[in-house]
Amino acid sequence: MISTRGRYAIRVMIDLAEHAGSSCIPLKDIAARQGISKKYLEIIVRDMVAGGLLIGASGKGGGYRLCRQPQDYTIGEILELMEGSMSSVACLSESAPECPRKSVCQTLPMWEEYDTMVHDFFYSKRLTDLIHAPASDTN
Amino acid sequence: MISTRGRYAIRVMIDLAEHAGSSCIPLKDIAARQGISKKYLEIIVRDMVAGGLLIGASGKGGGYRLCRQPQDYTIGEILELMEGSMSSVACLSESAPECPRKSVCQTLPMWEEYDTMVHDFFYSKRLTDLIHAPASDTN
DNA sequence: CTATCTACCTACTGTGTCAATAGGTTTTAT
DNA sequence: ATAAAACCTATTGACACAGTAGGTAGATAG
Repeated sequence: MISTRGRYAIRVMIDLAEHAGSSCIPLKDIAARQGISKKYLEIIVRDMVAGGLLIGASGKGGGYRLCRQPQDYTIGEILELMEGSMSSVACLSESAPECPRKSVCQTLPMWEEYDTMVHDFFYSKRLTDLIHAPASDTN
Repeated sequence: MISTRGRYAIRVMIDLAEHAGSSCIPLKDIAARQGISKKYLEIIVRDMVAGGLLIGASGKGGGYRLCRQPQDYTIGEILELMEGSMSSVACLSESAPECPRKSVCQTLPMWEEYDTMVHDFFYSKRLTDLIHAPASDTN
């Protein structure tokens, strides 16, 4: 199950992409638009800055902005950053010790196949794929 | 992430399919072969009986056996029974209250697409697909 | 230069799930 | 009767999730 961390992160990215004016957008605005607790978003957004998805600017007039073009973000990298490993099973997680049953396990191939499918799905989806209305800037 | 409940359940099913003799197989044997705590397996197997995957027989000479042919089980139904809902996000879980943002949510279509993909993957996989060596019964 | 607005940081909490463990009761074949 | 098996209830420790609370530091507008 994908937690609020990953889901909220994606919504923050969409919000930033849609309201990408010249300057930064304060978290307060994003929280209000998305209906998410600003305090909780702080934690999430901090990790997004640390992970290189966003840039934060302190001080009056500060806020957050994307550091790349929206089409240059994949959903996979956002989720992987926020959810940690995206492995379906513990045995395939990088941090896991080598499973002693690896060579005889009859289920491992399925989990590997599954992981590949999930990885390909999310890494082939781009942030721009989720944005339907490109704001009302053109009106 | 798929928990031990689901993974162990699948391994129990495989074990039963491979050692499908005329009679029941005691949990003790399965636990020993699979290297899993028998006590923990008891909990898992009980749910599998309640869910209609297995039949249990008490008393001496008792144990567990499949109640269908191995090819008539899908991995999807095993996982869905053991893991509860297989929804990727809370908003798509049957037990969740209707999300007020449903009609405007820009991420929901992706989660639905993802759920469909995962569902199709596991429901198209059968128990027999995981069994390589059909035991050494033929030798 | 000061007030204000912002990000940034540490800590805490309640709830729930996961992965077992422990010990007992009932059922059944021999 | 006895042994072996399923079946049942309860408990535990560790951890993650989803927040909440309060404070510090930095930048800008006036």
